[in-house]
Amino acid sequence: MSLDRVTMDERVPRDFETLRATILDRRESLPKRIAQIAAYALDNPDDIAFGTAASIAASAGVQPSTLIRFAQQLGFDGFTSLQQVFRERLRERNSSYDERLLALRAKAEGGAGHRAIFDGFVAAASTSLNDISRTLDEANLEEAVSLLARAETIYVLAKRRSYPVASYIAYALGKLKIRNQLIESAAGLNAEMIGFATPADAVIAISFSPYAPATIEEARTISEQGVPIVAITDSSFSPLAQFATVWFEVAEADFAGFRSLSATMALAMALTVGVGEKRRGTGRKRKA
Amino acid sequence: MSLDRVTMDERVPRDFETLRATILDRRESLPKRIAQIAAYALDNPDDIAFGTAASIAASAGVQPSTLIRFAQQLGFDGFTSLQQVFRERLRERNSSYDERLLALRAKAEGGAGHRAIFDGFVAAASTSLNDISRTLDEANLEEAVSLLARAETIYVLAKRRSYPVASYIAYALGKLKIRNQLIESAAGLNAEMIGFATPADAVIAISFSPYAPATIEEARTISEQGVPIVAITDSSFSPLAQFATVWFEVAEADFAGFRSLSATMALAMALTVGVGEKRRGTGRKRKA
DNA sequence: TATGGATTGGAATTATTATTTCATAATTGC
DNA sequence: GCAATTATGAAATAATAATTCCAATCCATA
Repeated sequence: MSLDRVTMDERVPRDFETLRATILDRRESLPKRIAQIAAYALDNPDDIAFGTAASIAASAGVQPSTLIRFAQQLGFDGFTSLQQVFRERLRERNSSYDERLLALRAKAEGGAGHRAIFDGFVAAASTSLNDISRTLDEANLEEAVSLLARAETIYVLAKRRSYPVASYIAYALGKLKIRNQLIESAAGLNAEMIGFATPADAVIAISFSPYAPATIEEARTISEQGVPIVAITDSSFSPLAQFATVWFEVAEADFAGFRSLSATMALAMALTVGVGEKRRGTGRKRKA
Repeated sequence: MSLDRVTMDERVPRDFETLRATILDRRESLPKRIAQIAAYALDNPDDIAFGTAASIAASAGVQPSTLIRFAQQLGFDGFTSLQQVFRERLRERNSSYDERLLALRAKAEGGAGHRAIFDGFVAAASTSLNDISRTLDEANLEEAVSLLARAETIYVLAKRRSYPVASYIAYALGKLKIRNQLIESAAGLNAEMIGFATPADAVIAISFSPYAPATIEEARTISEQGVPIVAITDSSFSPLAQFATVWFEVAEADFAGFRSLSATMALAMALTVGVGEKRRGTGRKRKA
């Protein structure tokens, strides 16, 4: 590796992107095992950031010494300094997202004018989406979709704050040609409508604290008829959770006393379209 | 720390939020130096995740042994296991906004199963929020809020896909005790309802391509009666934009053929609460 | 203000982990 | 196909870092 190498490219990558580019660039010319660890590093950056040389080497199927040679080949003086880059990446990543939200929140709280209010709602929505994306239970989702896909008619049940979500579900189900019935409170015919539901049907019920008594009552009635219920609610203490066959806990952030609906909406749409996919049997979804 | 302690509360916090709650909970009862490191930990979680016991202790101004005692007091068997929680947090809360979106999109496109669909909707919602946050015209917002705040009755006009937003606006206006009228298509009384509107009132109209003909027609009629209109729509070619006194262009991302509503919702809530604030004259908004 | 218990600081000890070394295997150039 | 070079594996070693221990200090209470 001669003097050239040492003098020429001692521009050690200091940030992850540069490092990534460097690795990709040299990929072809790397020895087998080194290439192996290089690929592993780009695929599992978090493991590099947190693991020990031994554990990483084992996961990647190489010897610890190879890992160190890899680092040295990139110009670092050892595994430890390579690792710093991977750690720095996590730090910055994190802070940039948080900072953004914090900035929005700060503007929302401190700022004057209506822009501040708007920022508050955007921040609440972002937070909610973030949370649900982290916490959503995949098995739950699969189960709910299966359950709903089997139903002859899907009843959609929600009042007050949750009603907009219900109406969007009904709209989407309609577009997908899936038979559904929105239980609105307006006409006062709810009891009759609910009476038609059988165990061959299914319900999507949505309610958040303070739970609309009508929703709870209707959910109870309908569950006593043996109709399976998919519930979207906000805690395991929710009365809805009791009647539900499958239920989702969705924590929506709020601003100015109004909670976001964005997480609930995303979940609702996933359920709806999921059912559509499942029914169609086939299923490749298109992208935006 | 006696047997009781060991046997009784060996529910060691496994995730960061629980840990945080536990610390906050016990804050009062912690000895001085332990409290010091506790505060430091919550303020600089990244340092805990990446630092060594010695470096963290130095930054926090305590001895390494104190750090270990802190961990033990929380039920961990040493600093290392405490640190795991802080590292796990970084892993889960991964990715900057952009990376995160990319990851979601990738999963949504490549991935199978319903989780992928869900991710697609979350990505669409996030993108939309991001976009509107960048592009929203503040002057427009102020003008719209003023216009609506002056209105005797606010009419809310939207069909189909936009209807959920309208219903949430109506709900929120109701909670804020602002007189409003939702123009639904159900009862077929729209023409009559619209007939009552005067120039002293105002309209929020929402419509996206393909524009529901009914919405357009009603907007036209109502604008001919001299009623000012705030429109939320998706392009300057929108027929709604023609009748509008103030209009917002909102570009919602879509997934699987269904557009997100999150940006529209955020704007709608900002308008609604903005009007509430303005009416109340005073105006400090509360935070979540 | 003396006494017991809890808390703290600092160094000694133990453990873990990175790095080096060296023998062996694979590869390359001639 | 052979020598020189480069790459690899495995274990020894050096380094670093966590943990423990004990003496000193603080604090509440009688």
